[in-house]
Amino acid sequence: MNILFKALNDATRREILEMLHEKDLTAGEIADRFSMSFPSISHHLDLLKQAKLVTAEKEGQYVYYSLNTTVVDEIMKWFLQFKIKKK
Amino acid sequence: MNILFKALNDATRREILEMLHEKDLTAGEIADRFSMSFPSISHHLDLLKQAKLVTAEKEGQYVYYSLNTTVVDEIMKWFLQFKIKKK
DNA sequence: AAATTAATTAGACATTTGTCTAAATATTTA
DNA sequence: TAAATATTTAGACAAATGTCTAATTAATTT
Repeated sequence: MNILFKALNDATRREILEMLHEKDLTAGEIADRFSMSFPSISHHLDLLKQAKLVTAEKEGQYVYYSLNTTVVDEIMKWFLQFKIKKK
Repeated sequence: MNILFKALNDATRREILEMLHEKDLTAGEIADRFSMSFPSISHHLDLLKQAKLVTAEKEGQYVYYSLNTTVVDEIMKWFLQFKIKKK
């Protein structure tokens, strides 16, 4: 849970998730959409990968990133606990 | 959104939310359940308050903290976007 | 095989964060 | 009103975080 919330605690990383919801993208395509260095984006992608919010697949010299909604389910379950009525 | 994810990015603060889901508690009652100084807990409560995840109400010399589930709804809505199918 | 392109790794550095102790504020009790 | 109790504020400090440039690795093209 810790690494998940950590990964989500950054506007750039949340934007990346929203972009990947539209379609899969290479590291370069993602980086092009930000005014930030490639290595910085690479680092953000690494954190998202650690949290399993995204998966990476190498195709030739490119690396394609995809959203992993399984983890989104898990985190929503955590939030749902608070909607359960207590006496 | 920023301050919300920031507030959630700490195990102590998430535990406080879970405690407040059980019942409302004073700052002191919350602090007693952690092996951490009062001022540190007070600081965590402040962050949760800034994110509107909790509300505080003074009663005499005590301050009662309560969970605010309205914000939980909001954040769940953010996560739900990822469950909407894209072509 | 050398040059180009895509991406990551390494290391530096300023900023933010979580914790602490000490001090301050506010309320209640003796 | 002085002492006790509950909580917050202030300030210090180490650790974590986000960013950068330079260097490295891997794959493709000329």
